[in-house]
Amino acid sequence: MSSELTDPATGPPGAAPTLSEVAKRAGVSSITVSRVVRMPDLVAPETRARVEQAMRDLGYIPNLVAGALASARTNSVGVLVPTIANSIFADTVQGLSDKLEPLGFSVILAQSRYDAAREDRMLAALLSRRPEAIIMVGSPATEEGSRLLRNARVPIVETWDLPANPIDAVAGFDNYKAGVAVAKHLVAQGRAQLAFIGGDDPRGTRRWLGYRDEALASGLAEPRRLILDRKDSGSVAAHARLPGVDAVFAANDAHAIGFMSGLRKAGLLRDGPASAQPVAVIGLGDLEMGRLISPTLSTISVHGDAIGRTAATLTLERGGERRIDLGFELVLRDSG
Amino acid sequence: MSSELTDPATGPPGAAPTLSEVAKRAGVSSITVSRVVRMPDLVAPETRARVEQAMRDLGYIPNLVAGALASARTNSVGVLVPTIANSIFADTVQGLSDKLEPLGFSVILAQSRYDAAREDRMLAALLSRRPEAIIMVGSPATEEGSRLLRNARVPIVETWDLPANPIDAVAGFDNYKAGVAVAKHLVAQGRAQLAFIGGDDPRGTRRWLGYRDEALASGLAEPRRLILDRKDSGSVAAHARLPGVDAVFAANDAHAIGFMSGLRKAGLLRDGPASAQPVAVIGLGDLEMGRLISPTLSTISVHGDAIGRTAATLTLERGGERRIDLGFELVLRDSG
DNA sequence: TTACCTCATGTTAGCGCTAACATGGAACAA
DNA sequence: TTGTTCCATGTTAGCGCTAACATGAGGTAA
Repeated sequence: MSSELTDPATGPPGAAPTLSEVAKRAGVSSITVSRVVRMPDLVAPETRARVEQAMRDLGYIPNLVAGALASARTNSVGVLVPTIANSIFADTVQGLSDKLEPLGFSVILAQSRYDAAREDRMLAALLSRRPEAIIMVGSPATEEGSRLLRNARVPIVETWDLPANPIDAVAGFDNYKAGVAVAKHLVAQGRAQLAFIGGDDPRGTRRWLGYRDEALASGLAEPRRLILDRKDSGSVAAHARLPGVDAVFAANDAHAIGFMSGLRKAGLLRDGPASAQPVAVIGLGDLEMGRLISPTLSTISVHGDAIGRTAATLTLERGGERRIDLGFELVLRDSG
Repeated sequence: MSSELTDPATGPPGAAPTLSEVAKRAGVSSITVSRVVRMPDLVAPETRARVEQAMRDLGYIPNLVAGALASARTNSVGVLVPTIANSIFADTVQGLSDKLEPLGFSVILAQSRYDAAREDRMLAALLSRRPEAIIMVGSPATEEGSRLLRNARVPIVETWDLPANPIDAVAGFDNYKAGVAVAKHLVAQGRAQLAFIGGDDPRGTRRWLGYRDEALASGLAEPRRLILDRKDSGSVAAHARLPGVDAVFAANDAHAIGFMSGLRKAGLLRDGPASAQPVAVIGLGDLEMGRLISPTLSTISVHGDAIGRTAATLTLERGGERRIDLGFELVLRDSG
């Protein structure tokens, strides 16, 4: 019965079987096979069984490339992140794909590596696959990128930020306010010499601006800002490079933990509570690691997973609120 | 000149422009436009300029779905990982996409979430998009999954392991040997009561087996094995649950660091060297975090990034060695 | 000159599938 | 009976592009 030339058990002899080969074998027309795959309820049980048997015999796998062209629906979404080897965005990708995969959508993943030209290339590459939506971290870095997306005729969701004039939809939080919240907390704690360490990407810069503005508004001197290279861990930002500083806001938890390891070497880290720390350290991201180290890391908690899920929802539902602030939370532990 | 109905600056009026619309505007045939996009050298400079102008005017973006159907080349690879929110696999995805994206390949990402049924569904979903290769972490969990891949007529690369009979190609390391290496080291250090913490996925289990076999071969009692749920961090594996144990191999660094935080609370962690630790802890993965905490984490270093890049190479080159052992390295620091 | 090549461009057919519109029979109401 | 409706299935055309094979103009060699 299934011991023909194309018996899957013996391996495939020629090209992949097509819909019409299945149809021929089942003695029906192609469209009936197509219906068995996509709307089985429309096909009589006996016919359906015959078709399903034929599909099994031939090892038929529908060709979604052809299906997409014919139906103008690719059932895919393009996802653009700066980098995936960074648990903070990986959570978002996981969240959105957990939401989209069960609905039959595939995720086409691209990385910009914080490079504007590569971002534009990746956006064009994604769009040429005609995804039904684009979800990206941040906003396009160039005018060209914005133009591409604005003309793309599909939902565009920007994440991890809250731009004033989004292209279409947003799921994120206010990075500026996060900086303000950290500065407020440090000031209330009596810290006076603030510093900021992190990258100079748009979101990191917004955190810095909120942090600086709030420090200045509180009558403190302008905080120092140490811009770290993407490849550096926070550990290169030794306290030695920030003389006199008694509080540090790191743009992400990895930098914060790296900086703490520097403090430890310098004898400036206590196992006691925040009030006992010569130098307060606040991170951003709330990695699990921050809860495991000693002293535990105080941080701005952001739900990367929720950002991903919300972004997925925004691609699926065209109505309703298109600008969703998922907020953040200042989680105080022992580091500051 | 570009102020027509379809001027991109004013937003798109109708459907996305097609090749033949560009052709009409440039006064050439579609195939010439196709050549300008794919083999510009074959087109005379003046014609090319005219076509490029028409493409710009219309905001043309090639439709790779149609192109893929016509040419039977999708320029995409399917990537299946258990989960992406795990820096260890994220490195691999980053590595392979860094290699593939510049060549015009897109990455279609799917997650199995360590679920065999979901894995099979994801494999079928990936294959229905006709990728030119599949790269996956581990091997298919079911016979059905193997069958799908074996019939897929494209390169299949299994990673993070070294199966004896791979479907096609492998880029990974020997998880059993990693377990052996850790046990050997702990025995040499004079440890006698060994334990293992981690998941019971295939690769974790292979690490366990090597670890156990080596411990037994050295005359030690069978190590204890604590199977952790995927959602738990290593911190739930308190030392209290492993009475008398003086050495622990954690299946990954996150578990190791979590376990260390438990040890700290129990007063069983020293800031001194390995020899001073009441309980030795060895991780696997070599997260940067392990270098930053105190005591620094001893670990089996695995190059997830290199695995990804090698896997990418294996999908591109059909000849040559198809089973590449990237090895691992026991990196000794202060935890054990 | 004729034959032959090269180059730039075009024509034709079809990739594998689905939308939209038939078709023909059974079931049922009036 | 004669519609009318529903159901299962089929026919036709075409999605946007590319492979493969023309075509014709110009050059070049003998």
